[in-house]
Amino acid sequence: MDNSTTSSIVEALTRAIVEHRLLPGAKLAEQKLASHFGVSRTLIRQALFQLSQNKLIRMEPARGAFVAAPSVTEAQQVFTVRRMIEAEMVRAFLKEVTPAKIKALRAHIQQERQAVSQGDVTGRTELLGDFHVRMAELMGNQVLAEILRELISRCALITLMYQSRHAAAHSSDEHEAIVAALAAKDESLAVQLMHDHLAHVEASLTFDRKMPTHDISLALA
Amino acid sequence: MDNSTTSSIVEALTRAIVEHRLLPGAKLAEQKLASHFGVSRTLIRQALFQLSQNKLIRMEPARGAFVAAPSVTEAQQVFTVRRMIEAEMVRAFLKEVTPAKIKALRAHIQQERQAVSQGDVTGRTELLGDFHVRMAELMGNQVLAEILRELISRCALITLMYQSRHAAAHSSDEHEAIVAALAAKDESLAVQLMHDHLAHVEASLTFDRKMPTHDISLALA
DNA sequence: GTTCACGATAGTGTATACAATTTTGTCTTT
DNA sequence: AAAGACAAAATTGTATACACTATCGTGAAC
Repeated sequence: MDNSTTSSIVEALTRAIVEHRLLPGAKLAEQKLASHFGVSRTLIRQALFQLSQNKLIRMEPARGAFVAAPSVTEAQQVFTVRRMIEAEMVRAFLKEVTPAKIKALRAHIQQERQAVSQGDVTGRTELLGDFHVRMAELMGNQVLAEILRELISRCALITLMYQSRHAAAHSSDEHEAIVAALAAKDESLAVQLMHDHLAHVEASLTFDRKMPTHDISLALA
Repeated sequence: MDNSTTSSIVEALTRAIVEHRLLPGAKLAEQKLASHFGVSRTLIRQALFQLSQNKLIRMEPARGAFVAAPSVTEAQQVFTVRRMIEAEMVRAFLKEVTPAKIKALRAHIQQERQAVSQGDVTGRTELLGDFHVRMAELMGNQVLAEILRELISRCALITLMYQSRHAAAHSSDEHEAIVAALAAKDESLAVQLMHDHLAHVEASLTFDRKMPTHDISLALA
C-alpha cells in the first residue's frame, strides 16, 4: 500500500497549519484541496484522517475538517505530560551520556541561535522543538522520539502564535544551560532546568490574548 | 465526516489482533475484509490506515497490510517510555490524591482479580493495562491517558502471548501494593513499586520463546 | 418585520470502476 | 529436472460516480 503521495499532502498541510497560513478553525474542503494538489478526494481524505489523528485538525461528521484550535486545558495537559516525560528523559540521558552526544546537542543549539537571530520564525519554532526530539533520538529510543514529536507538533500552533521573539531566545539559552548541566553530569540540576524550561515555555504562552480564528463558534465564545 | 462505521471496523480488528485470532504477520486482504464486514474496500482501507498508525498493523506499498510483529527492541523501548511516564505519573498522582481516587483504583483491582481467577485471558490483559490508564484518567489528564492507552495496546500482542497466568496474578498484586503506597502517601515507595512493576512485566516476557506467526520471513529468521 | 418551511446548492460518505503493480502458474529452453 | 520468461489472475492504488446530509437562500404565513 503506497502512501508517498498521501504523506506529501500531509506534510504540506502540516506545514501550512504550523506556519499559520491556515488559521485555527479554517475549513479544509476536500474538493478544493483535491484541485489544489491535483489529486482526487480519495487521497485528500486519507491525509485528513491522518492529520486528525495527529490532532492538527478536527473532523465533524458530515460537516468537514477544520484546523484544530487546541484548548487552553489541552495545551496545559500536553505541557504536563512533556514535563513528566522529559524530566525522566534527562535522567536516562545522563546514564549513558557521551561527549559525542553533548557535541550533537550543542551543534543543534547553534542552529537554533541562527534561526532566532535571523528572525526565521518557522525554522526557529521547528528547531526549538527538535531539540527535545533530538535528545530522545540520541538515546536511541525511537518510540520516545515519536511520542515527543507528536506532543510538540500538537502545540506548535499555540507556541507559534504566542511565543515572542524574546521568549524564543530565552528557550535557546535554557537549552544551553541544560546541555551544560548534562556535560557536568549534574543530574538534579539538569532535571530541574528541564522542568523549569518547560514551565517557562508554558508560562510564556499568553492564553488570554485574542487569537485570530476562522472558527465562528470559537470567535464568539 | 462520519467515521462510526470505520471505527467499529477498527475496533473489531483490534480485538481480533489483541485476542490473537489474527496472528502476527497474517495478511489482511482488503476484499476479504470488505466482504466479511459487508462494506466496500473504501472503509476497510480507512480502518487499515488507522490501525497502521496505532502500530497494530504494518503496511507495505502495493503488497498489503499485515498484522504487526513488534520487535524485541521496540517492545523494550515501549517499556522504557512507560517507566519514564508512569514514575512521574505516580508522583503527580500523589500531589492530588483523594480517598475517592484510591477507592476507584481498589475497585479496579477487584475486577482484575476476578478476571484472573476466572481465567478470562482477554479481559485480564485488558484490565491489567487499564489500571494504568485509569490512574491517568483519575488525574484528569486526558492527553496522558491517551498516550498510555496507545503504548499499552501497542504491546498487548506480546503481553498476551508471553504473559503467563502466574505473571498476571503477580501484576495484580503489584497494583495493589502500589495503591497501598499511594494511600499511605509514600512517594518514593510508590515510585519504586511502579518502576519495579513495569520492570517485572517486561522481564516476564520471554522474548526468546518461539512465537507462531504467519510471516514467512519472520518464521525463518 | 419576523419566523418557519421548503427547495436549491454544496459538501461529505460510501461504493464502484479503472489503472498499475505484484503474485502465481505455465510453458519454453537448456 | 531446473531456471527463466511470459501471460493470467489477484491485489493494491487512485479516480470517479452516486447517495445522503447539511447549509443557504427564497418565499410564504403570521
